[in-house]
Amino acid sequence: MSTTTKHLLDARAEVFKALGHPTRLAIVDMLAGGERCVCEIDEHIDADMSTVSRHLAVLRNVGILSSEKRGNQVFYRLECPCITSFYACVESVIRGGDGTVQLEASR
Amino acid sequence: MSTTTKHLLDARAEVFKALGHPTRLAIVDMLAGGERCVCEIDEHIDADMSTVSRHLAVLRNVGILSSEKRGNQVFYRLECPCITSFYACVESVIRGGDGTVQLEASR
DNA sequence: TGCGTATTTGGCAATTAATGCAAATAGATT
DNA sequence: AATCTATTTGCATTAATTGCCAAATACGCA
Repeated sequence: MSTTTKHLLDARAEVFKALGHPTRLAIVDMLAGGERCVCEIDEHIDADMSTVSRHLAVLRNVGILSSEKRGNQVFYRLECPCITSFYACVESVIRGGDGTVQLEASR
Repeated sequence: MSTTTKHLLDARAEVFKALGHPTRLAIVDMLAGGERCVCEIDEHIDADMSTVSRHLAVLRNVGILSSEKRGNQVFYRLECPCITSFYACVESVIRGGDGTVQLEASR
């Protein structure tokens, strides 16, 4: 595998990994409706504000969110609303089966 | 937040988390071209076969892959090709900036 | 049955992630 | 300047992930 390919896979994986936490997905959902300051986000999330702040940093570090300080508040904004359009695909994946298929003969 | 919402977020997060590893993304890419047995996948991936097997299990457990045993080989198949259509969005996220915006006054 | 190939699982060590508390920082207000 | 509010960071703890090796399992074939 080429170095370029490896870097691309690494970069993509970072984005998916950042999305791989329910709290961070809740944040993304919230911001899909427009920017919010940390305190507003914190109100809706059952975790210490420091924890919320770290989740926000994870999302910002990979580029999913951007932040802007205005006064003494920091507003976070969703940079790629396209993420929410992926939920339909994700949900098509969520189902009961264990993904194994049995051969006729062994049923 | 309702219990239903929480479960949905958890389920979605599981899918994203499963995609959050470069080796697993490489596997997904490979399988986008059609099903493969573990030994074929292993040939293209620089890791112990036991490691590859575990990555495959992660992807199968969340429903992204399915597997079928035929003879003494196990074939894995991508259950949701829609995943690869998400890359354009993911790549729009991959960029140099740190996601912060400075106010005019403080520049 | 016994052997060879393919795949998974157990055990373990090393690394990374998540979380809360307390302290630090930055800007607003008095 | 002193203080208040909003947010981030340091630290410690616990939990989860990753990866390899070795052993176990499952199947095909002689």
